[in-house]
Amino acid sequence: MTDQQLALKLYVVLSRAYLAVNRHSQLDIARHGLSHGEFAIMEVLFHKGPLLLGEVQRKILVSSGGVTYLVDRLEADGLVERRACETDRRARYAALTRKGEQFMKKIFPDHAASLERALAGLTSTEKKQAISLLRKLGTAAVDALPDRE
Amino acid sequence: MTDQQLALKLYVVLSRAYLAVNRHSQLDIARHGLSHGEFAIMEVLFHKGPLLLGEVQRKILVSSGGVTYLVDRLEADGLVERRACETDRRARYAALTRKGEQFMKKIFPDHAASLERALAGLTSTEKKQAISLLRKLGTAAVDALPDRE
DNA sequence: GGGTGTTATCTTAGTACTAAGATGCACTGC
DNA sequence: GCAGTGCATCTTAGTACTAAGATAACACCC
Repeated sequence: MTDQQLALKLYVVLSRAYLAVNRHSQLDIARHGLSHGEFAIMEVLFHKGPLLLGEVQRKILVSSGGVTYLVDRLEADGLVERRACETDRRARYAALTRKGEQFMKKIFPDHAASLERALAGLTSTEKKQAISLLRKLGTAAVDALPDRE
Repeated sequence: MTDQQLALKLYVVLSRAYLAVNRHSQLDIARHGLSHGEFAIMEVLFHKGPLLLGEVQRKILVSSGGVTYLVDRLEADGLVERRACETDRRARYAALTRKGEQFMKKIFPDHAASLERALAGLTSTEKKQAISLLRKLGTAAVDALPDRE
């Protein structure tokens, strides 16, 4: 089998695995009234603390307009707030509000459990192998991407 | 590290890898005027031959309304046609037209090369490992999914 | 310190879907 | 052969984005 055939096959199984797992995640998140993109922002802020909007964009791989849209919605829900950046007046931080923080503390354990079930097809050892392979793959693919806007 | 922590990490790297690779694919497909979903249908018909719409739905993990929408668009472009099913008058086949067949023959090699580049972060050996892990993961995740509509 | 290019975010218009339900057809047991 | 149940596809209305460009602020060279 040529490397190209392997690449095609890999893309197919990668897509299927992601779409299926993502759907589990989506169904779980929808119970709390958030879209997948909204939750991705909540999650990254929950784990990394306040982040510049551009940093958020790079983390969740969404368009710049998408970040604005998603943060607007989360701000309207009172879960996230924008804060000024001291050193660069163009830039803004996104940060969880108290409400957002407590919301995540409440729902995140359930969400993690739901993901664990979705990924239960692999043993812990296999998960470790998959993580290391996918990390390598993802990093290379992100680097090869043309810049956004 | 607990299995749950591994699951969360795996989900993150899976998402990033898929989103990045998928974006390569999307940029390539857009050059030919198709959306990602449209191309997914073309591809599955190109490789498997005529398929019932329901089979297409299961292959590409899209909603039933989505299949109708996508096949409508491809039919309008003259790339795909619907055919009656002899044994079940509710069911319809989707099949590539001559034009669709030739279109795929023309663009598929380029697309495959573009994917090979997007996935070049992994060696052939690593690709094989990743395929087998992701296949196992995907199958389990699809099976655990609630039925669509 | 003014011009030139770059970066960060936001706005606007459009697209690719999804969800829910409608419709029409097929099978089953009676 | 008819009622009831379940599929296979399509329709309608709505949503979550993306693409392209606008705006404002910064940075660097002269």
